[in-house]
Amino acid sequence: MGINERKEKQKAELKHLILEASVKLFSEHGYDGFSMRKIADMIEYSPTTVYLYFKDKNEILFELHEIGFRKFEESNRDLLTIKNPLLRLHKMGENYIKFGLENPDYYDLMFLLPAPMEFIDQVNNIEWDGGDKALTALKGLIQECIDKKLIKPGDVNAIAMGIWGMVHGLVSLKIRHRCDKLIKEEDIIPTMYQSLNWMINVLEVD
Amino acid sequence: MGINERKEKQKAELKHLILEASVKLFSEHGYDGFSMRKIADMIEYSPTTVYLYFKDKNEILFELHEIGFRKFEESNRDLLTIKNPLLRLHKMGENYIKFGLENPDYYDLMFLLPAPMEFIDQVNNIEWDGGDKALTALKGLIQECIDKKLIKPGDVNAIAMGIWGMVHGLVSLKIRHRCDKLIKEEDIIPTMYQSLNWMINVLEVD
DNA sequence: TTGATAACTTAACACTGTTAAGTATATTTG
DNA sequence: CAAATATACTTAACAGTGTTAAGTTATCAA
Repeated sequence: MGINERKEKQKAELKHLILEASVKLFSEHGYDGFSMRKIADMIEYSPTTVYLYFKDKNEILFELHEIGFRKFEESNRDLLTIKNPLLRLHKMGENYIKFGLENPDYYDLMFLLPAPMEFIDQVNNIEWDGGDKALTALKGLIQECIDKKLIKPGDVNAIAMGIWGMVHGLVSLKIRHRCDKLIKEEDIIPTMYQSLNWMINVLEVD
Repeated sequence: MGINERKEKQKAELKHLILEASVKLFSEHGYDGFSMRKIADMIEYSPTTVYLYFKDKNEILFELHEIGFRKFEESNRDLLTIKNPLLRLHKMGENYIKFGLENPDYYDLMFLLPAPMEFIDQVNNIEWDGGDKALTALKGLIQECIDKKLIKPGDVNAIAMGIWGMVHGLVSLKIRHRCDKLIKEEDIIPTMYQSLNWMINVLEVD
């Protein structure tokens, strides 16, 4: 059915258009400047049309959060060149912090804002793919470090959550301006990397 | 001036009433269920009256965030009984996590939501007292641990941010539902404490 | 040509934070 | 004591938000 196919294509095109506008709007104005009506304005359709392609605002934010995870994975491609798993773990931490600092709005969506998780919660049989992949990679790497006796042994899950928790904590304290009044502006980012550095050092076997 | 005094008192009373209603509203319905109009409804005044006592919504949220910090300090009183600084550090971490899990809405305000920091930003000559006290206490404790050769030496600021980052990261990943799809529900909280445990162990001198 | 379907819009609901302008009461001043 | 002023509060409105029920228009099949 050539006609139906073309129709499907057209529907997909508008959906794509909405998403493109959403990315632009979100990238330029962040979560606060993001609204259904503004998306509609950008693509020159009425606000209600957007609801024919997406269930609600959370679904769009969920899609954007997935784009964020794709960006994040790309930013981690340089890890493949590092043979030593401990060095790779260190670099992974640095990449995580760097990604958060360079893409605070996407980071917000991926790890801080309720919206994407609310969407996952409302739709059945849907997993948190982005987070799952990232944590699985981290756990694998930690296991490798333990196997090669580069770090002190321990429960992989606890270690993984501890390391993730730390870098996430640092990035979100920075993003949410909880360091501004406590650390000299120019020292904030260096201190974050120093903290990571310290952590990698203490968990190393002597 | 007896009359002026009575007036001052009355003004202060209504301000107190607004704050009381705010605490109740926020405690029962969290940030999302919190609005200026609802506060006004509760105290049976018009919404605009609230603005005669507080600059804006952020100011009220700032006050609530300070109440949160007072609760937090109270929850840390049991630390005084612990002589060994390393054990005290461990307990401090546990208290932090426990506080976050038991008071997710106040935690939100204290460390996750932009509102209180936006208020601080707009008002000049105001510091982030709650955060400052907490971090100072943490740094002092770490210094004590280093002095007594209980943990490996290193930059106190980096270590403090690292530890704070970790517990904050864990709590906020939990609060913002980033663990739900990655860890079995009943394992989430135990894993958090295990992570802390692991961290304290690795930083100990052998 | 009629009837159905799909795509889209209008108008509205129920909210939000915030402000300009108005009112009524109490206090101070001439 | 009467007029002016200051205080405390309210009404009404602005400009926005997400979302939905109902209506319109155009396209396609019978």
